[in-house]
Amino acid sequence: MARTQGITIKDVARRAGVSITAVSHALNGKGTLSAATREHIREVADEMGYAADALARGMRSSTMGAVGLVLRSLDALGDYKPEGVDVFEKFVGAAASQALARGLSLMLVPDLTRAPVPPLTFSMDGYIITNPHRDDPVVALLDKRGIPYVTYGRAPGRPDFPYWASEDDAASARLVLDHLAARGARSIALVRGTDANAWNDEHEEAYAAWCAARNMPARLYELAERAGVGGGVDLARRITADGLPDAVFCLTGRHAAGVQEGLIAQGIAVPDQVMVVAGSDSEHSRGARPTISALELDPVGSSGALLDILQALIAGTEPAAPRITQAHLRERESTRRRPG
Amino acid sequence: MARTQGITIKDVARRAGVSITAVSHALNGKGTLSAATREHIREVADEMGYAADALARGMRSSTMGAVGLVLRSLDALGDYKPEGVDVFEKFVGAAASQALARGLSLMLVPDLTRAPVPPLTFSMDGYIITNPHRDDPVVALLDKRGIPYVTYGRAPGRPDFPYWASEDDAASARLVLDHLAARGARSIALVRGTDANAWNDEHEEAYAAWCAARNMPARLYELAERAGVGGGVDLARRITADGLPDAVFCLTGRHAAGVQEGLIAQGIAVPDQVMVVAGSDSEHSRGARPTISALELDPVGSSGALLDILQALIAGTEPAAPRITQAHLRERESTRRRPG
DNA sequence: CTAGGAAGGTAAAACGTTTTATACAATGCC
DNA sequence: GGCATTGTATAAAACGTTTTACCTTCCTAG
Repeated sequence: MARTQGITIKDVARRAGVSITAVSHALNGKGTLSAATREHIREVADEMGYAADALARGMRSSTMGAVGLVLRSLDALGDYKPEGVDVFEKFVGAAASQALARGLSLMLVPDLTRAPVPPLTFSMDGYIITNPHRDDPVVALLDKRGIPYVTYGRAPGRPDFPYWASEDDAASARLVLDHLAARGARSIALVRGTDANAWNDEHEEAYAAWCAARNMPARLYELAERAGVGGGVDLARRITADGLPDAVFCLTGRHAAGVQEGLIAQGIAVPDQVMVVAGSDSEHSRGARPTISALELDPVGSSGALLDILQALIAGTEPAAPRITQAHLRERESTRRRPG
Repeated sequence: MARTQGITIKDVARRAGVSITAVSHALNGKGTLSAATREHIREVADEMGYAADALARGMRSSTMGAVGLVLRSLDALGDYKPEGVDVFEKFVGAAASQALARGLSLMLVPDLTRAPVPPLTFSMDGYIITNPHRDDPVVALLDKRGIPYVTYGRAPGRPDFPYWASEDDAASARLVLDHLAARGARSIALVRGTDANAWNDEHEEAYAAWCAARNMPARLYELAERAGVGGGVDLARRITADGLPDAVFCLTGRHAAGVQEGLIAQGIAVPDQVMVVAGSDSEHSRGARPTISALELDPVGSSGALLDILQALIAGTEPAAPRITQAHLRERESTRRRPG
């Protein structure tokens, strides 16, 4: 298809009776044109409905006005299936609207390092990478190409890299733990995922510190992200075998739903005997019975912050980074203990 | 930022000791080069990790390898907030993975006609528009620009436009109605949205025909999409005031959740007195108690079909279109009648 | 009256490709 | 031996911008 039946800068120049340089300068506020000429050109351009071609503009080593989004955690899940991982679904929506508000396009790019790379991949102005792994090849690739990027969640193993934004994971963990402690929990188990990302690591660290400060034994379990609800059900058996804790804090919603289901199947009452909390809200925590208390992240705030940083990076100015947002605890039935 | 510290065709040409034309021809299988030269150039290019710049390639009136996705129904909701509208969340994910499988990038473009249009907007090879309205300005704009597009759901008021794919809405409606009739429903109310899109219109039409064929009175209600759960709760009062039907079929999940909530608040038993079905599955239908039976669409199949059609259109060949996929009914508690 | 700016404008190069037209051998034919 | 044909390769134009460097005028200060 002829991409180019559109109005070009040449058409505008001819119609306005000036050079194409004049048109470019008038429209971009550069050069030294008289106010009158400038105004005249603007009028003609408007009238003709002229809009500079992004490709041609991009070629001239300017920017594209588009950023890519890589959902790293989903890549880890194998198939690119966002279903049920609703943090990311929400994040995509939030990022798209935040990008639009800044006049940017958002391109979804599943895995930069996998075989058939979509053509525009390396022409993006920059990238947002959610939850990068330790030694993430996508990050390495962008570094090598010199393409600016920001990460949602700290890049593990790179304490020097400041261009990230995230909810305050340590604060989130304390929020949950304090909530449980206030409801009488003396022994709290943590179920983390196996991905080596900041999300898992920072929650674990904060949990360990919190337990240590209270002289409470730390009970840590690891469960692969892809094990899903079923993995949680199985894990519940191991947890009870180790001795019933007062509460279980699962970092992912599917694990929480599974663990709770497993506990209940063993005849254990939630929340009366054991309380359950999910570290990220999802349909699993909302749909379970009893409904599961969960941390609600701030995708709008976080994606907005990421785009701010990325825009500064692209513009070559030094951004204020990192930026921290706050998660909120949504209390549901799984931690609503009967009085007495 | 210099977009272009990458390897250019010139570098490859110099290294291989040939002209840039030769490189271009070798890599694109054009021209009349000897097999040996061709092979040699390919090797050098591979070794250097050369990949043609999509922008420069796009300029030469070739294609971009990228398509845009406009979620029309979300635009209609006012804010661009996909939360809770999980058909679209799933559709975005499915479309992204299907696009990748075809070597295409997917760009999210909120509303083409609203003020600050992202730069790349008009450089896309084509567009997918979900649920276009009657006289949709986005469609008009693409027509005017001569940009190919396909629609998820028929474009209302344009029976001649074949480039769409969708679940078979009429069949879906019959699936639900037959299901309800088999469980003893003699009177079924339909709650549709107010958007003038094919989704609403075709379900209504199939409903009317189905009722007429069975000599059953049609009871039609309209409720604005944006009224959400609350609107459903209110509507429940009107429905009962008109005389209790045996079942209510709501085209959106939020309406279904609201209507059910409103019925139960009036002391009406679901499913024993009234059954409830949602036309599209969402967290609202899954999370409600009782859980609500719902149609589960086929985002993977539909987005794949749409991309097939769009690719043909872009390539200039005549696609097989329209293409119809099938929804499935997921039975839940809201239609599980106690025996007897 | 002239040197030196400033003010207002433009021609042309550059960006990295693809494509069209052309050049140069070597071969085959009469 | 001249002439068309074939096989291989390249130069240059084109795509639509932005940017750099330059060119006129016109004014002002000395």
